[in-house]
Amino acid sequence: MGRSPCCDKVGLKKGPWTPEEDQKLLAYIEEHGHGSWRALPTKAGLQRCGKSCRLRWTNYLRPDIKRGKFSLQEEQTIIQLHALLGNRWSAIATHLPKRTDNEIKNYWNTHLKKRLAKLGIDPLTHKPKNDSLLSTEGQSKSTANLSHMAQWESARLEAEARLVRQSKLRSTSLHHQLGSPGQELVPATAPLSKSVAAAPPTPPRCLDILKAWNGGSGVGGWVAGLGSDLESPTSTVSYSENAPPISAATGIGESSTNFIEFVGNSASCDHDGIMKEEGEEDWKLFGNSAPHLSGVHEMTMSPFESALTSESLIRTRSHEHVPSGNFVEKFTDLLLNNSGGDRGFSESGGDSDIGGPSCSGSGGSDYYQDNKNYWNSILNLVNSSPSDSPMF
DNA sequence: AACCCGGACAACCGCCCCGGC
DNA sequence: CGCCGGGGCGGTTGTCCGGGT
Repeated sequence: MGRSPCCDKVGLKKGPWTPEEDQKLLAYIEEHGHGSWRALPTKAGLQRCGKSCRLRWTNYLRPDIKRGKFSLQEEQTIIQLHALLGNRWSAIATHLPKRTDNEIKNYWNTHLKKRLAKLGIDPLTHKPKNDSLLSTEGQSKSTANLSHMAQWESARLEAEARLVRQSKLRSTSLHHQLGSPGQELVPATAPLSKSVAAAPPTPPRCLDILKAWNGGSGVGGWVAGLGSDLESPTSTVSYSENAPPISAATGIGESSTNFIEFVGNSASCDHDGIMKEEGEEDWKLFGNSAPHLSGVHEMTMSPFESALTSESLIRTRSHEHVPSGNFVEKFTDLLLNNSGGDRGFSESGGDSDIGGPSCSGSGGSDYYQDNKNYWNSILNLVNSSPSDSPMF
């Protein structure tokens, strides 16, 4: 607002990049590193704004970019992470090696979002769109669950963002130490691809939370053990960056007797699908007594589970089978296998992949097992990629 | 063959955050 | 402590291209 543009736009070229421009940019960066993006166009002899150069580089020219179709695994990862993270494309990209946030965003908008919509799932909330069917008590709880979950994830993301930034800084300082003096650290003799693609950042430490949760008895055990001495994964709005993982990212280390529950209007999550992060006034402290168990229990329900549970309720009412087993796998499988068809959740056919014989839907042990599966899935996801994720 | 339409994706824009001064 | 610049992020737009009529 009132801010000067990133560069003098007069006389600068816009629109698609020509191969010659790409070559100039590549050659310059390979030789000198990008340094100050603002100064780069002049030095490189490009009639472009520095920002345009940066985008061209990060989204297209960077050597460590995988282009082409997304694999099923990648699609599944995107769907799962989007359920958790929302439109935080950079965070999602962190877990997808060699994919850029822009590419993921485009792919989501053009492919996956539509696929979800076809299934009758709101791409924003990953919930069934037909909320009129969700009027049971269980569903209102599910809606509340999303708020809990969303809020926690929001806080977690903040931590992750910070950690990623720290990783970048560390990486940059490392470059400064190892690289040539001057701005960008990339020795002229070293292929830039290596310099950029290498320096794998340390995985966001916030991921340790999941590991910690999953530790030993897994999430199911964690949930079941909440009444004892285990710490709550409850969201919080403030946390220290330097404290040990769990307490650092969740701010609950020493105060497991306290419980912060998101009690804000569900609109903060349900209406726009993106959780608000500024709702401190929506938080409330509770003592660590029995009611929390239900709160935590709710919190551990993932959007996927929520969506599927919704479906399970629908199916239960219609005396059809309900989902069980690994929610995420089956749900994403359903999505991924559904790219061409119109099988929606409202479809009455009972041959959906997500059906299963053990279907207890709301059954206690199954529920915990589902929780465990869900978090294991996410954990596997985050464990599998960030170490070699590109950091821009 | 020409036109239209929709999908896919590259690129741009505006806002925001953070670090340096 | 406030200002400013650099850079990142997410949303949106523009352009190209292929299929259908």
